[in-house]
Amino acid sequence: MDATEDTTSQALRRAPSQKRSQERVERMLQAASALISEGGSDAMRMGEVAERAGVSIGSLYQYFPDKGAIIRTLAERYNAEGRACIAEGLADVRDMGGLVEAFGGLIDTYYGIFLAEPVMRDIWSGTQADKALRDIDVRDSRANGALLAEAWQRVMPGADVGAIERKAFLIMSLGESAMRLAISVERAEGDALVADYKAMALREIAAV
Amino acid sequence: MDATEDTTSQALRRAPSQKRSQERVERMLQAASALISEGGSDAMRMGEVAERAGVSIGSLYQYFPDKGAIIRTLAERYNAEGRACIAEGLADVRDMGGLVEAFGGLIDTYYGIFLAEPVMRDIWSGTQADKALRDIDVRDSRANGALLAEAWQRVMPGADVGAIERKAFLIMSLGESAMRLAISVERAEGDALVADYKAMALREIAAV
DNA sequence: TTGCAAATGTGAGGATTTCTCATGTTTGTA
DNA sequence: TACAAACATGAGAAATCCTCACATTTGCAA
Repeated sequence: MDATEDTTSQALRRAPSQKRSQERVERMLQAASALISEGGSDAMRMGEVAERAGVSIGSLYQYFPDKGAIIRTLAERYNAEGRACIAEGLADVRDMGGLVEAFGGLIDTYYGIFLAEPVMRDIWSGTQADKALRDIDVRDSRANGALLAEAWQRVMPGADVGAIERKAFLIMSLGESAMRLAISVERAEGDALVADYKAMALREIAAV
Repeated sequence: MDATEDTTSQALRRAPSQKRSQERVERMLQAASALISEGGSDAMRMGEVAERAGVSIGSLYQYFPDKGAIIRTLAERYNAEGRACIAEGLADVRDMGGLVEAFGGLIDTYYGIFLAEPVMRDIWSGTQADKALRDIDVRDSRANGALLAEAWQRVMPGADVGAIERKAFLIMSLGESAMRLAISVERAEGDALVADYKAMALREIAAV
């Protein structure tokens, strides 16, 4: 079962096998990323992506079936990075105090990334528009939730597994929503909202 | 009946003054609503809206500056309805028990609407894509949050006003997110997620 | 009633953007 | 060196939003 390669094979129309084309695809993604950070994914034009990457529009469509596929590929990259970060942050958690500290720290880290990374911001924001992106988003929350649930169970071995998994999923998904909200209001209020969310999430974790 | 004209006048390029044109604008909105419930706002074509409403494409643009304006107008309508529902539900709250019961009931009501109303579903889903729609969404959460904060203060007079207002805002905004998440997974899981959100929100309310 | 200005209505076509495909070029390898 | 497979190209087809110059209808003052 090549379940892990599923997302990739769906996103790319053709896998670049030669070194030259691998580099070109990389340039396409970087160009797209730059354009998104400048004006958002809506303002990203396929022709401009091709031009910046130094390839023809035809080459772009050789690898990406449509515009959404580029954005989805970028989204999955960022998701993978974030997930690795979460996995690392929760790896050494041994007791409830450790979990609360580690998870609280992860929220701050994520918020920092949201504030700093215009591409991630934009992709998260556009995440609701496209059905496929929405699915990626939900799957990401689920995967991150599984990581949280694992640590959670470790520190509370007696708790109901199903309930913990579901709550972890909800907490992760609402975390993203809280960040989205935070970055769309004034900075000071956004900070306070994230702090409120953090308190709420940690209380929920401790309450099981 | 004139209170709605406020939001309308911002979205409309020209206010229909004659009875005939008022009815035509109404038909345009109904046609748009029907098309959105069939295939989502993305699949809604301006030409099709005009055709269904029995008007020309030119008439459509006579009143709505762009496609987004139609969606925004519909969004504000639904928001106004929802807000009225929340205001009514929280009006008679006298103590914490009453608040918990009333707010819990409102969550269920909202969830029912989300499940039943494809148009509302779609508009909330698309809510992140368009900057203007996103602003409407945030303002709506803020207004709903103000209603919750008012009732909240009524039952806990001693609490910090600023903190309560901010938390109410967060709870309302995360409520919408929880609903969005719930309707994009299997029904049984969605129900459980909404129940979890409800418990989380009510615990937060009681914890101040 | 009549005349006229303001309001309303129209749809062909301009502008933009995504995406295709027939054709040409490069690469790995036998 | 020959050849198939992989890769690259860009003009233009297709889809869609929106405009605008012109036609029609309405309300009302004379």
